Amino acid sequence: MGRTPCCEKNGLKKGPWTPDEDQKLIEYIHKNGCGNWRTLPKNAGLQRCGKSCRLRWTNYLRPDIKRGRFSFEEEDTIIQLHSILGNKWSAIAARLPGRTDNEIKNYWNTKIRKRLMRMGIDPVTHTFRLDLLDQSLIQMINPELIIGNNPQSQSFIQMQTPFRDLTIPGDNQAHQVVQYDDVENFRQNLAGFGSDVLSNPMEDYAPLSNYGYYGSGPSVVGPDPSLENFSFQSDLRQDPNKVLLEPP
DNA sequence: AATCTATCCAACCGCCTGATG
DNA sequence: CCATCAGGCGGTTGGATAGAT
Repeated sequence: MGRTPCCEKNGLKKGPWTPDEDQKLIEYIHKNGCGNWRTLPKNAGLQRCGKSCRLRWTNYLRPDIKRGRFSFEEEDTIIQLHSILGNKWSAIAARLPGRTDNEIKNYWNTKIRKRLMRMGIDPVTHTFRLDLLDQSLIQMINPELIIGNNPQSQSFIQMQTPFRDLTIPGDNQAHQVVQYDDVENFRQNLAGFGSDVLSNPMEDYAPLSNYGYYGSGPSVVGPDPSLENFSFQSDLRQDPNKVLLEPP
């Protein structure tokens, strides 16, 4: 019935890998290939379970792994793919040569996700949400929209423009809206918002591309943050009590 | 200099799916 | 068909490090 039992849990080492263990694993795989992860640790002389070996190899030791900071293009791809695939990290990793699902997942959770939320973009649905947007920005734009001041502001507000529509490289709309031809003007428009994100919008990407802070969402992208290019899912613009994100 | 807090990321855990006997 | 397993995946943890107080 079934297969023979998996490697016994007792006596197997856990925790960080030592250079010696890494070397044993690399040498074994170079000689014999990955093959059967269950039998690999024993054959390679490692006191680890196969799962741990597989993880160490696929996430760290594999020779084709790319190291270092994610490029703008890679981050762009991650955000686009995530808006389509959701948390399918392996599927996203399959489209980013040299990057592992674990690495992408970590990067998303520690960097991209937080940044999107500060900018008022729901990292799950990739739509704009006023209740997530940095409150200091709203204060400068329209204090009536501060969460708690206006009952309507507490409701979930979405813009019709999907986030990914702003971030497709080569797309006319993306360039029209996002590319900053007049950086100084853009900076001046955003100056004084009091948010680390908004007062330094290009810091992260300026060396890497000619994009502005493409991830900043409809309210702050491009030299002109007037939102004239955007439509709303609801009739926000027709109701004076719901005027949303007028330029300062 | 010491302590606290935030951030990063390698590694583990538990679950799911398809393969195997 | 069923029980069991290996492999794979996403969520989470916790140690290391950096930065702030």
